[in-house]
Amino acid sequence: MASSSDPPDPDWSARFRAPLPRSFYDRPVARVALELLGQVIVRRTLAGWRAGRIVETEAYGAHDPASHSRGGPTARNRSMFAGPGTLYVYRIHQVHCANAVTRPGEAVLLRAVEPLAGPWVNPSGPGRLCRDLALTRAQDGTDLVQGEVRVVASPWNGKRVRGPRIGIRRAVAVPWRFASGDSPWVSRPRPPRWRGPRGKPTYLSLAQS
DNA sequence: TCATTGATTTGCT
DNA sequence: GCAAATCAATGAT
Repeated sequence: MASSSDPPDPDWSARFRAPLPRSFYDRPVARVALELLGQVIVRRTLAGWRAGRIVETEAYGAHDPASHSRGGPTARNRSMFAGPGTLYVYRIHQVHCANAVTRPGEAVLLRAVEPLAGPWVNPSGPGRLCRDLALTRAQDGTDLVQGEVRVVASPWNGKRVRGPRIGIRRAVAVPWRFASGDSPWVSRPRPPRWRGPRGKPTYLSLAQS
């Protein structure tokens, strides 16, 4: 039943009420990162709805040297241990970045979406995505299944590519960046075909999953 | 309390 | 391609 505060768009309202189940997130983080490609993130605000298709993600593991969770729970990363389907938002430099938490200490960074509905400026890049979705630390710890930001299923037959993650200093060889093979909204040049490790193995045994 | 760091973005060369 | 902006979280002192 609709209340007077519900935004008028019946389509996004209906989708918003049928989010991906929590079990979707309770799987190995790289698989969730891969399968989030093509799904739709829906944001409800007092002003209305925004929806966009996820076209670029990165996976961060529990014992991943590049992950914020590498040293265990802290004031900043506690959402990474709050259970599958939690939204983890942190601030770096002058921007915010949003993640979908999977298993304890693991999360998927949302790097880019393709606008579908509502007002957008340019959500190509993790900081720009959070700006356009109005995500800050106020949304950190909210629930992607029942909260104000949700991910809903959407049919998508795009091609998927993978490559090394961007902007990190540790575990640079791990090929856990996933992107649409043809979306113009991918934030950086598409990963070339993965050529395998160049230097000494670091996190690779886990990264092969 | 102090110094360092960084899952970015932007602008300039 | 490279460096600056700019600040909160973190770790060392």
